Amino acid sequence: MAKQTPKAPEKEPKKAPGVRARVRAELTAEIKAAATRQLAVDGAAGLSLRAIARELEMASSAIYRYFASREELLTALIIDAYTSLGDAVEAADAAHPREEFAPRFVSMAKALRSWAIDKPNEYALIYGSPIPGYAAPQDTVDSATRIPVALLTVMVEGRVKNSTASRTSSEDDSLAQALDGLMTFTGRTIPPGPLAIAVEAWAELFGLVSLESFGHFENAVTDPEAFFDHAVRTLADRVMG
Amino acid sequence: MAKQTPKAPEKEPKKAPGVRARVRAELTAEIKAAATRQLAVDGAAGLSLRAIARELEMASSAIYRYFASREELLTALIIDAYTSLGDAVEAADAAHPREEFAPRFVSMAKALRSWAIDKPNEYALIYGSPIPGYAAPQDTVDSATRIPVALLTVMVEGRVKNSTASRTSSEDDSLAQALDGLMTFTGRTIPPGPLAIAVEAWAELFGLVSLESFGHFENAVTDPEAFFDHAVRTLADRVMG
DNA sequence: AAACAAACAAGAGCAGTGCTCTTGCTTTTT
DNA sequence: AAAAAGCAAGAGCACTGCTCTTGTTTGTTT
Repeated sequence: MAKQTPKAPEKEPKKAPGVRARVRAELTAEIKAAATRQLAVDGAAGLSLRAIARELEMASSAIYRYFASREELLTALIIDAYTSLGDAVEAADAAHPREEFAPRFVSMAKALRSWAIDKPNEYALIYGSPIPGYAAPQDTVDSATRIPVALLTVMVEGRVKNSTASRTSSEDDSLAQALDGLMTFTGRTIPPGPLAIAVEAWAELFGLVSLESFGHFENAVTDPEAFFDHAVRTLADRVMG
Repeated sequence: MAKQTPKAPEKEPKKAPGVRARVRAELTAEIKAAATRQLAVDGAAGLSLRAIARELEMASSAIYRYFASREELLTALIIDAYTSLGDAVEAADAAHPREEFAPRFVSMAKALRSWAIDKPNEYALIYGSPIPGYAAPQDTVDSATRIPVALLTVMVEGRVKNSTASRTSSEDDSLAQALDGLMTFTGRTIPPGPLAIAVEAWAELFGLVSLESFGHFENAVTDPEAFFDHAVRTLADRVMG
């Protein structure tokens, strides 16, 4: 009669990397894989634990030993998506010499768009409507950070390198305040002017990709890729030219 | 035994504006109002026909006489949202003399942001993740068009007015092709250069609002309103200055 | 080797969902 | 007055996330 308290399953058995832990990890991965497959078809809203259980030929209740709730599964998928996108963007960055800032930025931007167009539902999962009542765990926030940080870093460094010494204006103070959270991100202090320009560019990049991916270019921007390439080049010129 | 075929309810009884049609319209409005109320709390995913029926103290099956499906109700809410936002933006536009393009644009942009921050779930409904499997009816597309058209119009007109005669470059041809769908929007032909700049600005505007509304400025942009105001001014300068 | 505890899979069941069909009643039109 | 159309409600289907209980398997500890 002892109440069994399944509760939230432990992530790590601490010590033993025994057989059991291995098959557990494998099944966890299989569940995530099936979920990702389903996500690509039906989107986040259509993600059904029971459907996953059916596909894996197990009882729906058994899934709860691996993910405490649907929400926790979604969190895992969100982190995976951020990681996948972050890897893609950083790989695109690494393909260019460090000091060629503009090509690095253009390459990263294109990688971002390609990923988004390739996996629209995963893109919507991380950059679309927030799920109401879903408080993003710190894990997701951490993995989210990579992408804007990588982009902003290139832009800011590219700008301060290529620009004449920036004189600080009176407006810079209020800007520095408004962007306070970002200032301390990379450790050292960033001049507010270039930071603001970089954030604006990040917003435009995000806007271009989201507008296209979410269907708002339909019947309007006939050739989204061509326009995107043009816009990104313009962007690079403006920020770092 | 005659099969009753409730099917999709007719929108208009064609002739009689009788008593029945009036109470029908009223109930339809009440359902939409309850839905909007629920939308503001739980978002689109949490919209439940049964909950609406409970709130209105009617049988859930009765709702199907007013909306053939949950999807149709959502469509009505989407159109309402576009209309509400469109009205807000156009009102902000109308508050300035026609020839003052930059102030008009800034005013519209701020109205857009205010509306989005005020009604995050309605904003997410129209500008967030598309609902998978939901083919947007033409009605929604039509009401969606207003907003970008209004913004692009101001920007393009403001630019061609304030700029020296634009010489057409070789790149303009490919741009014109990429933006073909937009060219024919306002009737007369638009120079591709300014059009591209305007679309880029629209993307940045959309990006700024969405990033903030969807929570991506958390712990980064400390004062989103101040930053937005700065960015919009910069934007206006760049496009029409 | 035996005993114990933890991990696990499965089934039944609850409360909720969108949606359909059928049954009766009311209102409008003929 | 009769026929037709509009309407509300109830029962029911198939689905969902999630919980609890039962019985089994596995890994560790005495």
